Amino acid sequence: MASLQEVAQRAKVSIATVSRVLNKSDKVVPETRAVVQQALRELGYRPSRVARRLRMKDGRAHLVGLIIPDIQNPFYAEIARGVEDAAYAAEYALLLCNSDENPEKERFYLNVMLSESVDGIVLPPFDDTDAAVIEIAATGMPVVCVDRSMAKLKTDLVEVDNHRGAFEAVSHLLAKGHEHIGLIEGRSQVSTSRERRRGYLDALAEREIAVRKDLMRAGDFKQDSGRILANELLALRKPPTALFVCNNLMTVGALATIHQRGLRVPQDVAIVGFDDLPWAEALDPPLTVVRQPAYEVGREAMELLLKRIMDPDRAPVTVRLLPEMVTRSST
Amino acid sequence: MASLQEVAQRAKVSIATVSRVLNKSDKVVPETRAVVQQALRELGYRPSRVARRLRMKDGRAHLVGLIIPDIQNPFYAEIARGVEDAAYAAEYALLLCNSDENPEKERFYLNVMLSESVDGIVLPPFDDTDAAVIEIAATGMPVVCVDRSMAKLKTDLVEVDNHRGAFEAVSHLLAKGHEHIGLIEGRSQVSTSRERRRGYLDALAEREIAVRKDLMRAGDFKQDSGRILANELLALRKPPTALFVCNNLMTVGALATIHQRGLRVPQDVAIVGFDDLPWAEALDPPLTVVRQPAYEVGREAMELLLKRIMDPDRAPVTVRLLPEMVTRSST
DNA sequence: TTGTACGCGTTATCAC
DNA sequence: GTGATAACGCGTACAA
Repeated sequence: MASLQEVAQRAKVSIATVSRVLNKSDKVVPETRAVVQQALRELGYRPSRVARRLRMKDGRAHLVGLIIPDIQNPFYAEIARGVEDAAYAAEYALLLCNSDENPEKERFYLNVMLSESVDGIVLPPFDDTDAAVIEIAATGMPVVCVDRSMAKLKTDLVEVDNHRGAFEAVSHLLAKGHEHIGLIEGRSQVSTSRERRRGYLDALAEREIAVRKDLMRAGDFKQDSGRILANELLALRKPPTALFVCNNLMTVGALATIHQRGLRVPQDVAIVGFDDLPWAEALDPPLTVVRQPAYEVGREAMELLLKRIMDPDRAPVTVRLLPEMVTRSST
Repeated sequence: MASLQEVAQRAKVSIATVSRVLNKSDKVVPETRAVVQQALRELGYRPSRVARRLRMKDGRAHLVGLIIPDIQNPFYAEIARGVEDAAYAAEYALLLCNSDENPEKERFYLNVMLSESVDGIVLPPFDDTDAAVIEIAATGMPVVCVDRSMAKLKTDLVEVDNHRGAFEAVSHLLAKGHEHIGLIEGRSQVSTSRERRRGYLDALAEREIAVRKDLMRAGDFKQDSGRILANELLALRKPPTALFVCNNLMTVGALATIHQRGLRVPQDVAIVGFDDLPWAEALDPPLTVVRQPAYEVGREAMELLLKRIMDPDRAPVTVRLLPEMVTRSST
């Protein structure tokens, strides 16, 4: 409510002096400082971040944007926490948006962020060639990609070794003797999907297992598609004896189908999912998964963003984190 | 990047005219309008929300704040989605913060929001007497409380009938023949905890079941406390045959304890939780819960906030939503 | 050491 | 119908 002007009047000094007190400039004599601070307290002064942002073009907004597909997806919620904690530690606030894997929504929010003069943006791009992200990056706005990479755009990036995760998951299944492994993957326009698919194929190749194309299905990362695609796979004349499902929500969906069909896990079908869940242990059965260090992905991304804000000219960096197999009872 | 000034120069008009074109004022001749719009396109003009906000004291920031304890809690994630969807529909952006049930963090973020001149704030207050919220509301900032109410502060409020939810849950357990029902509740400073406790007590009273104080434990809404308290309860010389756990995370924790102790559900212990989970069906066993309409809570809150922004003088409204028993296999 | 004055990008109120 | 111009609250170069 109270502005610099009002504080200055009360302290009988100029706004410049008040500003100096606030900005810890040492060029102010202790007595004046005291008077000003008194006035600041009495009026309960709060600086306007808006005015400050308007004045200072640079990276002093102490505000960053985060765009994720869906905050209700525990994987993204975990990333969001990582980003938020790192942001809070640096006293940055967060503009959070859900894009729903919808390019229009993403574009809308990207515009909002530009228009809000945020200091930088963290997001998993919609796909490889995400035009909106390219445009934004072209304006000089610091952008850090997480989870997914972009084909032609060089930005800071925090990703997980998806190929390795998938390779390990499928190898694990193969080691258990499965030869017909169903794959439920995500949209092929996103880099992670392709990497996981390669991991799947490479694992099969290593053991010289023939690829059955009818065992490979692409969903949209959502629960329903997991349910539907698992159903298709299990209805096959020669159904898979194991499923590798490429994200958390689709895994839960697949599990629903399995239960509905009265199948036992892992005797009738084994299943390994991508992404851990806080309650994976409490599921029926406790789920074997490839765990992504989502929290670290978020934290690391925010830290990269802070570095870039401080030094816009530094070379883009890629941080690659390692996934981890968590073997429980579903395999 | 491009400002009104630059557009005006390019179109050879004044900034006032450009502004008029942007604000759909009809007081501009078609030809001029065309020229201006041309310039707008060519420069890729985006209005600065920051400058606009500085100028317009009122509720035109098209930005609202949401403070929740933890976005990783599915209950709050669902509320957040409800708020976000309603905000997006009205073209509002969302400043989202996690308070971690920590008054200091809450205060920090509340200050940020004031300082950002958001149009309004949605939050579940830390407790009944949350000083920071009272201060904020005193500044005239529109505040809508969700989930939890405040003792002395009259704000718009969206809540769920917690007493009823708890009453039904415990009655359900009683109907199944349980007479020793453990209660794992949350912090007693929050209104919902007390209401749920009353529901528990009233249900027992109705059947004239004696209250065993040793069966009532208070946690902090987090998974760990559910685990620990369930363990305490089940280690009692006369352990409960059923558990009523007052939030989702604590329920998952309690479930972990139950499994660890090798107990069968519901034969050895029945359990009913508060808050549904998207994967409650996939848990072992599928969980009986009191479902809160969290998405609607969020949506309704945002709509209330929009109404208040439009008309700051309207009388505060309380919207009370109904919970719903979802009976699955854990009881 | 302190004060004055300008500019950041808008909107809105005046004149013309 | 259009164009100057004054705020909005802040930081800072420059003057005192």
